[in-house]
Amino acid sequence: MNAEQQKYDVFQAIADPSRRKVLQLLSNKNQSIAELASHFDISRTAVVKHINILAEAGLISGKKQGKEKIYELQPESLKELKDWLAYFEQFWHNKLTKFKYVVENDTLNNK
Amino acid sequence: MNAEQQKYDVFQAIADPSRRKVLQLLSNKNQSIAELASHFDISRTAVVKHINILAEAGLISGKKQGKEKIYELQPESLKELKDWLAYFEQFWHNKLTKFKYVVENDTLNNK
DNA sequence: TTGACATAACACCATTTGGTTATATATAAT
DNA sequence: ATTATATATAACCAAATGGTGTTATGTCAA
Repeated sequence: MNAEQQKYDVFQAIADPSRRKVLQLLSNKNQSIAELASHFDISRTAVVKHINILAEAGLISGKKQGKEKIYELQPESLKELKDWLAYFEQFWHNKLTKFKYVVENDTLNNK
Repeated sequence: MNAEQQKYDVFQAIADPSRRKVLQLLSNKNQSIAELASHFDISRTAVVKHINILAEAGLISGKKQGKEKIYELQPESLKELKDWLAYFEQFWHNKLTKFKYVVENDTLNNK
């Protein structure tokens, strides 16, 4: 029962521009490693490493089809990010509200 | 006119757990470097590095007050992340919809 | 002015990261 | 069976990252 230490989480996975590009490409259509790699200037091996990191974070999944391995976006794993963001959006909106208040009451402050 | 190459963007800034913790602490209240650092096991110097990265990404800002430097959350900078996420949520919901469709039409498939 | 305190600036280090090339394995097609 | 294609795996490397400790610098208080 290997404890399966997940080395990469969603936050780390999306930190790299190449990995975000992979997600974007897969959002357009499911595709093989070769097809994905064709959109990058870096080596196929390098792209595969990014793919593995994304898969480890649960953001994509791949299944072998003949000699190809077709990858698919798994966007549900972004929920963790969404929840994290939602917490901070609360403060974001509060701040905007406060700003709005200050502006609307500007003349009152010029006593 | 130094081109001010921004080394850290929002995606990278939030990738590190310590930095997310700094954001969380600042969401609670504005505070000095010393106070922030008191919540970590790592050295003050290390915390300062994280703070600088967050500031560079525009997620926080600090102003000198006497001998202290008080930092404040700048949540508007999370908009970039929010927009990025919104794009993928579209696929997320589509997928859930598709799944719902399959379930609801399950008996039809058992021909 | 001396001491205490908060932050800033350095120099240094181990590990991780993002990349490379080379080699092996599995599947398809001739 | 042979060859071409797609992916997998391994060994390697430079640079970035996250951490350390030490040494300035600025500010408040006695």
